[in-house]
Amino acid sequence: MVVVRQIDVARVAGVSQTTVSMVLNERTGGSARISEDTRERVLSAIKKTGYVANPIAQSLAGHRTGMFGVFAFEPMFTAEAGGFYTEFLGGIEAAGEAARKDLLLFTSTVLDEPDNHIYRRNENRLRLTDGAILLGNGEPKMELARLHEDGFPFVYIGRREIPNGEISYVSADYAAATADLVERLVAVGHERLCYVGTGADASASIDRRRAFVDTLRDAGLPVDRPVPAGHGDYAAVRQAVEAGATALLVEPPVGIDELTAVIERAGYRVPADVSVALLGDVHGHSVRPDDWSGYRLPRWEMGMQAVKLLVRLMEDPGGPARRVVVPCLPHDGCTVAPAPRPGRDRR
Amino acid sequence: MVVVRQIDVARVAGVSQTTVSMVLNERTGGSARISEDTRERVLSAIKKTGYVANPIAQSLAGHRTGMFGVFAFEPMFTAEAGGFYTEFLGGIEAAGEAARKDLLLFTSTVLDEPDNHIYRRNENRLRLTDGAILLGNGEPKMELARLHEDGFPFVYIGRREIPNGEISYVSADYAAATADLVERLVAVGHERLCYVGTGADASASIDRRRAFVDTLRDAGLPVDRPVPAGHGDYAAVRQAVEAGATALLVEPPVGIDELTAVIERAGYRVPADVSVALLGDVHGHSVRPDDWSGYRLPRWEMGMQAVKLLVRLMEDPGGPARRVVVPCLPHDGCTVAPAPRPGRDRR
DNA sequence: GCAAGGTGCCAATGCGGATTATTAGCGGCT
DNA sequence: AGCCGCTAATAATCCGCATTGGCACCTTGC
Repeated sequence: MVVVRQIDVARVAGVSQTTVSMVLNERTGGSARISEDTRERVLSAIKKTGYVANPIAQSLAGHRTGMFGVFAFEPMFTAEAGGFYTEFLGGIEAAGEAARKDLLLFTSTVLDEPDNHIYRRNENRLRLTDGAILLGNGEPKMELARLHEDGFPFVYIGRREIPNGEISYVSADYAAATADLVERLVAVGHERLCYVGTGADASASIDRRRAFVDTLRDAGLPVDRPVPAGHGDYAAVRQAVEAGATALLVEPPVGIDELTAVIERAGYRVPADVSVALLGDVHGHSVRPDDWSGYRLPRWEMGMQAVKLLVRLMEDPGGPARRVVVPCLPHDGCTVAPAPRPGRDRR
Repeated sequence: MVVVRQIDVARVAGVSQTTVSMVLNERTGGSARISEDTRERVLSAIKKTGYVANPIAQSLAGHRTGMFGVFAFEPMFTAEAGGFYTEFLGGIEAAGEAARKDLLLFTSTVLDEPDNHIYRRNENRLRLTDGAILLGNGEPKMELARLHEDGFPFVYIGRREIPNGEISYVSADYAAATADLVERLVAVGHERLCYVGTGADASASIDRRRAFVDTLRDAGLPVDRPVPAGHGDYAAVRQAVEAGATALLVEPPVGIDELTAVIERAGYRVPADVSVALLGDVHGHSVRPDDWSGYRLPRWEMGMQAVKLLVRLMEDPGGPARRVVVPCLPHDGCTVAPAPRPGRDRR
């Protein structure tokens, strides 16, 4: 691996290393004056020697690397993830390109230190970059808190909170999307809607449930309690349907396909008897991609916005946390239909 | 952004920066001796100050970055690419993780310098990494040649040749897969096979055509000339079918869906009258993913092997170019069937 | 009592480039 | 002649860390 340094160029051109650096950086202010004659000698020496800069040395001296980190707390390209992350990456890639930044993708699985993804063995792997986009589930809160304390600029894709501080994130507007979905179902005649969830207390779940309850209440309709489901157990869902629910709003990661199968096995048709809508994307499950109705995450847009946010964050270091909320995308598949006429036998 | 350096740790522990570095690196050989007492003082100072290493400085001093570059000569995460690259990345990610390397993903589109992807403005962007995996179409031969001259370790995913030298690559065994496919078609009764291609002189195309011709000849069957197709023009294909061809072997990037549509519009049924097989993957086209028969690229495996190759390359700098050939994956969809019985009206 | 051989630590140096402070040279002006 | 002002280029530093060579301070052994 042949390396040509500035000092080598300088020797060829008969000048000092400083002069070479100055020609390359075209500094105009200060006392950086290079005569046209010298500049040309240096440039020709660069061409002759085939000099290329060492980005590592530049970074050390210049305090910037020109890279964004992308850190997922789970592997991104596995078959299970099934392209879930690539849309985020598409937005990140596009915005990163506009910002002229390369993407440093960190591998996430940790072989020997299960709770240290970013910090391990006295290293902060992200420090190699000017700032980072974080995504994925299972993030250790401690690491986020430490990153924030260190003053490292980062943006999470997805809403995240930490104990002592505020972090920047891009989130999807689950509340608005859920409210909208409920309204659309009500508009086509549904009166008994049922919320099927995992009972998780993640902020996204809370938003969705609240929007569900509020919207139903505003419409003057009865609000049933959320029904738990998952892990192959859909008994409660079946009961709800038998009790008269005509529309199910299903929260990921509950699989809509399994749920549909259970309902149909119980003798109901989807969507003729029961409409099923999905509140967001699932990944890691085998879901027929476009068949279901509901709404999906604007993943590309979220990636895009995250980078834009990061750029703004870096322009104003020490500034406050910033948040961007992106609308979800309504999606019409074939699992939602108008409510069955009342009185008609649903079996 | 608060930074703690080794010198700060040293001051707290009452030792020199050298000692801190030595404690961290646990060098045993030479004159690197640290007493247990001192080591503990340093370690506690590290903990107290919250020191984390600066990877850039480590790289500059240590000559390694611990990163692999991944350079695609076209955007990887666009809707058009449609997940084509993610399988490669999956293999790369998995193997990179095993090698404890992070992935530096370079953005490829060049705004102002169309022919300089890797080298631009006196920089070699890849130099930030210890080695790189290259993939994608449209690579400028000059850059590959220069990279090779510079002695930078890299592996191409896909067979590539340069004028003055040999580069390392991982390629798919198109020849064997094509021969196998022809044999399978012959085994189910096909006697008039037709090769549909773009007429490109890429090495992969040459391999496929040769395997097609050789295998047919070995089977004692007539070898028709390859039929050109593409850009919406399938007249020649239609003629071939009307002249009696019962099986079409289609070379990407010709779209199998369009082709099938044209044949069916001409009154033939696929696969009852005409079998259609695809010789590899298409991307950037709207092809129903799993319906077609033929063979596909072992993309995950190729990514995996590329990283392994790169690791070996780096262990033996100055060694010869290395190549790995990976078998393709036969794929059974619904576009291939036994040959129609002769004499039967195919219309 | 003193050379030989360990031990434990540190000053100095280098990695390659950016930035600063400084010097050298030159002409004009008093 | 002496001073000023300006330009062109260089020497000296620094970025944070790893590594080399060497210096004190012990032990041993005779």
